[in-house]
Amino acid sequence: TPKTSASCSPAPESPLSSAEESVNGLAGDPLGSQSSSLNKPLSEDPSGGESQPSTPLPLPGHSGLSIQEMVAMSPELDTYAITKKVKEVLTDNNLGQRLFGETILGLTQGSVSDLLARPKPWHKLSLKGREPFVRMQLWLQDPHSVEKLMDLKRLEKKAYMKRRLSSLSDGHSVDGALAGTDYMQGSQSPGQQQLKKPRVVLGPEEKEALKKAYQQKPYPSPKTIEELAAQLNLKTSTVINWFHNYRSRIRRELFIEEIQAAGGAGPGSEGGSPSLRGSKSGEGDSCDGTESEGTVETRQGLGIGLEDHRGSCKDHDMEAECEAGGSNNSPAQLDCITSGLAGPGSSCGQGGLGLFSLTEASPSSSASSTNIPASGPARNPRDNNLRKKKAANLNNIIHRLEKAASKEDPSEWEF
DNA sequence: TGAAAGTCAATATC
DNA sequence: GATATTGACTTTCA
Repeated sequence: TPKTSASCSPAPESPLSSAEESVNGLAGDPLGSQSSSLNKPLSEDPSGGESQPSTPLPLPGHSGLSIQEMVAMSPELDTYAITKKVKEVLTDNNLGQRLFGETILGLTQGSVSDLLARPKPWHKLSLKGREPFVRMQLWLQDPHSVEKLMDLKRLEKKAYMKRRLSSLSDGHSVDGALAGTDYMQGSQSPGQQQLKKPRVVLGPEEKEALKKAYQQKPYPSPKTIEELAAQLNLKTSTVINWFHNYRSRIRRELFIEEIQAAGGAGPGSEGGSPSLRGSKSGEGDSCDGTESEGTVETRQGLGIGLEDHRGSCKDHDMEAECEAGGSNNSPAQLDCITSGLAGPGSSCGQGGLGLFSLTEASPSSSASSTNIPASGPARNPRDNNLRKKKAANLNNIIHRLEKAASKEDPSEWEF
């Protein structure tokens, strides 16, 4: 992509490019066969890896299949097993995500981390999304994969030390330039760096408000977005992006939940999805719906309608928001949503942070009668987490219902 | 064409 | 220093 080309040399389409470059002349291409197995035909890749977490890939003959073609031809892979195994191998051999990502997958460290922690099930992945898993599978199938990566690691270290030494002898420190991946990616000129937009970091209050807004309307109208942006003093694009990202990430968590609910051999067999295991209880962003019993089914099986859900808000923190009128955020509602910013004294909910307390209204939840402390966020982080999980499920219910409703009366539901 | 999927990369956290 | 998170962006898809 244009954006990435400036700062990231290993293009996703060609993982190993930097590896090959840095290695070829030095160590006889330790990853050579890997490279050919990924970027070019996979003809000679041995399928006799010690432990294959999933169906061995059909290795194409000498037909020069591209990775895309291989992905298209690939049988269903167990993404959870693959990521589990990859994590295991990386950890056991002290190999980093960055090196693995850039050389094997053609992805950055953050993407690798995300992918390993929250793999989507195969059938939910697009062809493009399947590609990293095919690459991982191929890598696992290669009996020399670890060796090759270790070699590369050593070479990287060597190169780093060499640069460092030479820069020291030049009399200036280049720690900054060499730190992290910069030295592999090519450094930017200071001019370019100055052009960079500073990253927006949303404060906890802003996030809370956005989440509240999401609870009410996962697909806000442009007007609502503008109002939210104005109230939170954010750019509308930031609010739009936040909703995109939040929906997307919640959806991903739900995939994991569904797998668990299905009792598959996925993360459940290990005591929870990776994201659930790794999630930090304090942050609601994961919105992982671990309340799998019941909740996934519940939203299908209870046959509740939107009114059921909204009505169920009544006894809880979200009451004000619910009553403010489900499908359209009035300015009053937005005041409520952003009340966390406005400080105490708001008439919206208790303590202004009633955020996920909507969850207490979960039709399937006993929490509605268990008096989870109504005073804002649960004191017990686990309770708090539970609320959030349930809220995520309810979001899903709302979304599905709205979608269903849109078929009958688009003018009512279309945003 | 808009939403979802996929990813980058800055930053936070461990 | 490695990994996790997340705002922003591009690409893909229905």
